[in-house]
Amino acid sequence: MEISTKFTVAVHVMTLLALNKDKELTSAYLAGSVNTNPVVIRRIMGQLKQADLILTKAGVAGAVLTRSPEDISLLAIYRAVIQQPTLFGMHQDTNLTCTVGATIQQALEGHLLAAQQAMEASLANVSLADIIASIHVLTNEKK
Amino acid sequence: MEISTKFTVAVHVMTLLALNKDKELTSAYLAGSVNTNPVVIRRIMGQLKQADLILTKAGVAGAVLTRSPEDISLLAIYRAVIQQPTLFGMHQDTNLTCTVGATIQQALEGHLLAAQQAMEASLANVSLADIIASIHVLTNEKK
DNA sequence: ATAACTTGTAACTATAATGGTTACAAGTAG
DNA sequence: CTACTTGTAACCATTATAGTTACAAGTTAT
Repeated sequence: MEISTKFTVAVHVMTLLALNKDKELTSAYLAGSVNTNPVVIRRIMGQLKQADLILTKAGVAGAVLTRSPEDISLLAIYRAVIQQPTLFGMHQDTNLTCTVGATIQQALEGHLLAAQQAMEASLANVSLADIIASIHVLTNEKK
Repeated sequence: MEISTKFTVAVHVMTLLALNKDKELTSAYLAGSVNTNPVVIRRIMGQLKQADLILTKAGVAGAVLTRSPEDISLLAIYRAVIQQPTLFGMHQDTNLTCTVGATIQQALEGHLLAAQQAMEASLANVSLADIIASIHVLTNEKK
């Protein structure tokens, strides 16, 4: 199963906040851009707030980023909304009387962690500012 | 959601096949080591066979690897059983009248692909032989 | 104080995915 | 023929995902 779209929706939301930092965007407005229900946006924003990536205020529109886009990595956003320590599921309760059954998890875990970290390092290397730059390029392309 | 345990179970199975290449292991035996139902093993083995990683014969126990463990990467096993072209789910049907809505997928896709490929490259760098070596180390450790 | 708007959260819903089980057809070997 | 094996379909319970509805609490303007 693919990693939840929550992640890309969160990037979408944060991009909008960054590009409209002089405006107070409502969750309804953000939901309109994403084409989803405002509650979905609010949930995600709750997570982003929990992770100190944005500031929000009950009853008041206009969430703001806590940092500049250059200082917000895709990894930080991923961590905020996916909240899953490990990428690979590992089967459990193997037969310990079998040599492989007794050791397979340990034999695998370091390698799986390395693969996960490679993915995470790649995400850490991309900032929200990079996404915004891409959007500017794409927007000019479309004209 | 974590990547399905099918992947680690598949590695488990192939490890057993490699370590017992002089024996005809049944799916029941493999299931015993994994501690699951033989049908689960058979399904996975169907996929491994489809991907030319093992050879099986209807009615006859004793699946064999098609290549030596050094020539079988974790990535090949992952591809055989997970069968999912993209790692990250991307929200669709965004609002095209919004600049961000119109461009976010394209702005993100290259970066997400890079993260996926980083993970895959890491898996490609680990062979079944590496897992077997780890198991030998761990087995000697346990004595 | 009130109305309109906003955020935040719970509960519900439909669907898909996961990981298991049961059943059995088809194939194999003795 | 019998016992065993693989291969596959169908079923099941649970969990996850992504949406909806409802509404309490907070804010702002009048």
